[in-house]
Amino acid sequence: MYSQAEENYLKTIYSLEKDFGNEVSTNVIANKIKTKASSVTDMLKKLAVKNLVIYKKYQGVQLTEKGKLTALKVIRKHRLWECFLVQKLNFNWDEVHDIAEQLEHVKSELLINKLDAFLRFPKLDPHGDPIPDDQGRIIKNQSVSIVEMKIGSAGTLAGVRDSSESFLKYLNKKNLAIGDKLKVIDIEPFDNSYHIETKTHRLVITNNVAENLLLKNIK
Amino acid sequence: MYSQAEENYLKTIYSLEKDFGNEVSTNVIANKIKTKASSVTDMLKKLAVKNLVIYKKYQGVQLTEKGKLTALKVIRKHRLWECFLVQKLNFNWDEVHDIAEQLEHVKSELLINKLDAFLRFPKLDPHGDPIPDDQGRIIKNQSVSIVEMKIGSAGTLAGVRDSSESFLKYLNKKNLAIGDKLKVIDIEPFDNSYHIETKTHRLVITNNVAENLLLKNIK
DNA sequence: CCAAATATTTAGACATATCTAAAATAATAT
DNA sequence: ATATTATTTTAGATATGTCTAAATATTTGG
Repeated sequence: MYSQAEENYLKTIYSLEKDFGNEVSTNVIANKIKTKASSVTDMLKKLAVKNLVIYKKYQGVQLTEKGKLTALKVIRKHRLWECFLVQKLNFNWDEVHDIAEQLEHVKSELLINKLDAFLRFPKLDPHGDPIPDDQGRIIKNQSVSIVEMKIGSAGTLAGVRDSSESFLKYLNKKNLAIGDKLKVIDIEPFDNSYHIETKTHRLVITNNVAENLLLKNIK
Repeated sequence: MYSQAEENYLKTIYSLEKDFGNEVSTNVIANKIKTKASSVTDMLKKLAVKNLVIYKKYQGVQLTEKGKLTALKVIRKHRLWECFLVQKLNFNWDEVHDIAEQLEHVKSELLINKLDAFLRFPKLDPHGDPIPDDQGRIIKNQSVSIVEMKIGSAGTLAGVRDSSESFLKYLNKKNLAIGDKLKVIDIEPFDNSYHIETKTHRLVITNNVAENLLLKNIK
């Protein structure tokens, strides 16, 4: 149906729309997928012809319903394969991204639905992100970044905003994993660093790290 | 490392070398992968530059050791994924080929070795073909076509030569599956058709079908 | 052995997806 | 409000892998 390049653009635009609101700009896309703005312009024109995006010169793009559904199907595949890699093949959650980037482009609705069943219809991937169902319906993640929390409040680590390998490796090193209970002990006003506590240890994280840790069941 | 197109050519040349002996011709390759001879010529030149084949104008090609190893690695991936699809996702053996054609190009040695372990290191794929190990070593299949058998001899269905979806569907319809014990009851000299018997039924198969059924443990 | 048939290669074209460099547009800052 | 800067688009080039049509080489049959 669609090429890998097209699928990657749709996926990228989808996630950027969530971060930046609608109307995603050429340069932001180029940055995200490490390509040149001119390449992005070319692709946006093609996607517009196929009715996957609405593109107006110099004004960025927006996914159409068709484009959004296509993006969600790719995201569904990516996240289900990540579950498979971690749960069945014993990969660490920081090793699976690149492989899932390839597997997500394998074409077969039947395959992905059978995989879904084999994994017992998981709701979240290993990074805590929700898995769209076969109609593209997705449960909104009502988790909250640590930077939105007050001193003294606590919650359960439910996901990360940055799922780069380097960030996940950092979390491993600091002994932080999905499901851990975290409490905000103090916020240092000088540099906005956070003192947090888990069941087993205390640690200081930079504001940058705090932004990228998503918690739910806040109390 | 290599593109999907390159991997497909190597895989095709490997299997044609087994059928036709060495020196595979341009047209035979073109036929097999449903492309034009001119496209094949182009690709053979590229593969030769990369030291994957020995190519001499008008004289066909031969895989180098490097080419053979690369082909075997692709075949290993294809067959392991087929096992996964049939054993874990409950696909029928006649449905898995096209999906495995895609999965075989996913790049990650670690992935395929972990998949191998997850499947408990299978030796044969669902069509009875041997799975190369991670060094490209492959167990020769000592099975024999029905047309090489005498009246009265019996054996166990161990594989097929033609693993096209249509042939496998035919076998399903006739209630024939890998592992079934078969006995040759009679051979009709007029059209070389075979009367064969299984534990549960008798049937007549054309010579063409007989050629494509491979048996082992012949008695 | 040589003409006809067959097989293979070359030349030139096209589609996809990318790039660089230059041109056009939009944003901004004085 | 306009000059400067930043962003985006266009034009033209490149690489991969395919194709058609024409040219060349090989094989086959009389």
